[in-house]
Amino acid sequence: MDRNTPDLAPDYAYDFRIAEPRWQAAWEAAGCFRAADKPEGTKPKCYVLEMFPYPSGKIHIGHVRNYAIGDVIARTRRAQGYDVLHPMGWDAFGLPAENAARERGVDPAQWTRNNITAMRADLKLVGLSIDWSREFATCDPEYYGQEQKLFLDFWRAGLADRRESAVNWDPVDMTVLANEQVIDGRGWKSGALVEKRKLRQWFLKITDFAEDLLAGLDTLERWPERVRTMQRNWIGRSEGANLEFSLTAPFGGLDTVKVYTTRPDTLFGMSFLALAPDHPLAAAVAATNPEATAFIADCQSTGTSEAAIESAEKRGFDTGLRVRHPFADADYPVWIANFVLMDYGTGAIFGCPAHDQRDLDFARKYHLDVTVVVAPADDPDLAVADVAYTGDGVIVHSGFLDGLDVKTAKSRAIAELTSRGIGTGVVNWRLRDWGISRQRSWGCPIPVIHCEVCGAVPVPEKDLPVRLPADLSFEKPGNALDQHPTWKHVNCPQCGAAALRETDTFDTFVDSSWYFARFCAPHTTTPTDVAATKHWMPVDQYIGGIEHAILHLLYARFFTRAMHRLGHVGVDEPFAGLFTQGMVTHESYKTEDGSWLYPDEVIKHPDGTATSNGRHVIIGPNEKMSKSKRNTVDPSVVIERFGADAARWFTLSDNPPERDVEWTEAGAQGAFRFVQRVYRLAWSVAGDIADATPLDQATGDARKLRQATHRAIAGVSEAIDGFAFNVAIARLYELSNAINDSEGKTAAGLTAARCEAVDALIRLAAPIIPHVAEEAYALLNPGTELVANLPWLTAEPDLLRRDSVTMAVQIMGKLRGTIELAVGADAETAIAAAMAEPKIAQALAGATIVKRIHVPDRILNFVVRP
RNA sequence: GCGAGAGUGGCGGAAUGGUAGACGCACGCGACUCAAAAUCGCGCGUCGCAAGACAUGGGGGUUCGAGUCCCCCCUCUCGCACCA
Repeated sequence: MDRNTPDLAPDYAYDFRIAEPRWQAAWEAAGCFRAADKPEGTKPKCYVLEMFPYPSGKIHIGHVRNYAIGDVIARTRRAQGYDVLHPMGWDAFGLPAENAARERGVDPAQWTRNNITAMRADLKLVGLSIDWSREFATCDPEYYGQEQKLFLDFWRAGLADRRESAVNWDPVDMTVLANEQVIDGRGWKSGALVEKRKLRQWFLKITDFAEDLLAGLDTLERWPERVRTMQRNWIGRSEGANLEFSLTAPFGGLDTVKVYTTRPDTLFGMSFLALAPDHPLAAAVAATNPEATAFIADCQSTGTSEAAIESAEKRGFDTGLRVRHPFADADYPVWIANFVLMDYGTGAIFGCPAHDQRDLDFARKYHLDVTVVVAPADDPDLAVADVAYTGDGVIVHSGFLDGLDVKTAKSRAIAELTSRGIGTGVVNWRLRDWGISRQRSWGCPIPVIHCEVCGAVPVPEKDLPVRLPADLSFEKPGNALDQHPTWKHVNCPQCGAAALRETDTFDTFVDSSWYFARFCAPHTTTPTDVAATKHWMPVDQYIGGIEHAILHLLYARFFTRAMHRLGHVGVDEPFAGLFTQGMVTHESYKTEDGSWLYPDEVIKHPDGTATSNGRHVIIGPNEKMSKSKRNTVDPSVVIERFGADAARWFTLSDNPPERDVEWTEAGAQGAFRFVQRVYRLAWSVAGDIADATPLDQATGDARKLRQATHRAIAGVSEAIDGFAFNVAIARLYELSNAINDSEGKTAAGLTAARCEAVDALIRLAAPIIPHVAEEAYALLNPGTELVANLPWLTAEPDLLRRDSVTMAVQIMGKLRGTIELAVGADAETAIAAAMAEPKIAQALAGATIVKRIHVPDRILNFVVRP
């Protein structure tokens, strides 16, 4: 043992360094966790999947937590008699590899492969029940080639097309930037002002499935409600109207502006019309007006993210154009406004400041009219100052809509627009089609060839996969794939003329939108083996971070529907059950000159201060672990010091898994002690021969221990089912305390009861701490079965029944005493017992009892009048 | 800005509307030990000698009874479409 591992009493010490590799090898040799692509037999199936990791280089303690959660489920389900599929792979394409290539001159493929090798080795130390024969990485041509086939299928089926869309362009680095790489309107590396630039890009038509993706949420009963709510809001179905406003004079060849609104009832409250900066009419104005051009250019420096656009100060430019009101004899100014999104609705809105907060902020800034047209019932003379009124009420100042409620007025307004031929009721979606083109070289190449004669031509299936070249150069700025001297130059598959490959790659979300289907039969030469997916899909339990609540999960749901339509899978919903776990956090440490320190560089003192090499250290808040703040804990170091079981136990013990957990040294040591304790308890019964009294005749303390054992069986099973691993662990502590307490006592059947209790402890703890469970079980049952192959325990109902209950007695809802009663005692018995209690009798003296509330076995409450 | 969550002792947390603080960590006292570690026992929300009172971010409400349900507010976290 090295100096960092706590000392152990030598005689019955458990040495994880020897035991953990031994049992990992034993599981491997027995093929415990292998699954068949198409299993025979009648066992129910259970597909357990954790979101696959990005191979950043090292496993993170958050990974340990994520995979430990999945492993507990997988091992428990196996014990409960399921065929379990529990695979692992790598989400291996993405920006970090390209950044490493640019910064350090390494080959992204080699960098990624090295990271995978290192992370696989670390993950294997954790002792997960994974079928490693199914492992793949999304950067394997065998994988991304199948992805290219899927894309061509989607394209043929009309689910993909090309159109223009805006990107963040860094003019210095000559590259497209992700939103997170745009900081205050500038490129994160170059510092150059970012421009919006339009590119022709591929889109997948996720909006074709909007209605279905929304409806499908109602079937996902084993998803967290909040994730379903977030997806519902993201899809954002709204009912409203499209209507055309006529310009008072045609301009730039346009004489109308189409507007989408969810509030046609407030049309009479209009005070302006606003265009998105990239609206065609705005462009027409800019063509003749340099100020408008400057304003639009300014808006485009905001970046493309919704957060940036919506939190920017509201600004506008008055075009001088005017539109006629559809119903009233009035006209209104047309503005260009930075908060109107071209991607939503029609890219133009009518502004009704009294009843929309953004419109109100805008109107106040530019001194536009604010006309109230909805009067709330409790404030008929409402005056709007800085807060728009968005509630229900009666329509006023609105001609033919006067007197109606909001809902009726909406349909009445739509009917009127329709009859005049200037508008219709429409259903609109917030959800936009999914732009999948990325100007990156470390991704799946889009299998398309551009020919001047034939246009965009699919790469013939015989030429798939379109492989990435092995010799990319990152010396120049820009897309390395585009700059490769030969790769993009090919002949058109249709006409044979010289043509160019598409040099964009797929969004990495495409890679993660179908890997779960591939895992069902990862070596097949079609994208999926349909029979295998029909057996294993959907994933019964999917586990990952809440940060994926919307995008990844929505894209995967869409992809699965598209694959179903085209016959690649047999289901619409990929994930029947979803669990979202919290992050692992740690304090951060900084020196006074502002540089970050790793936890092991810091010495903490009992008075709460900390130093490093004698210098004062500032202890920061608990934060998500990140490399930049150096507040990371390396799981391989933890495992080396305390063992995989202790690491697994700790990441599950301290905290409900959906919440963030703080990594603490003391917690890890506590976990280590419990692992030792399990082995020590096994040791304490190892020499005992089961005594003569059969278990079912156990009395006194032996029966009490048996009750504790069976309560633990029921409690742990229930807690694991409900993902309350911290509660399962509390139940296991209770059982181990009960075993401890039974030591040295005498009762009929106690020895047998202790053996039963230890056996239960081992087997109930095994999904969480599988190595010591095997070691302890082997100590008690040498040469028999692996715990990994044993069935789950079930509690005996007779031992779960309590003999009596302690019932609380309240007076006016305040606890005044407790009484001991037989289970199921009736109200009269309970009241009599309560009255016999001196404290209660005293408290009730001189008061009139108005009401007695008796909930059997729960509570007795007296309502009194003085 | 918009959307979604969370908030309980020194700390992590437990609690089908029914005895708030299970279980663990830390801490204190004691046993064992030459000593330390490990282990075992006892204690541990606040105030109070006690009886008791007060306590689940703050304020209101529903209820015989609220950590739990409803309304308002505060703080923190996550997502916002090219990070994964």
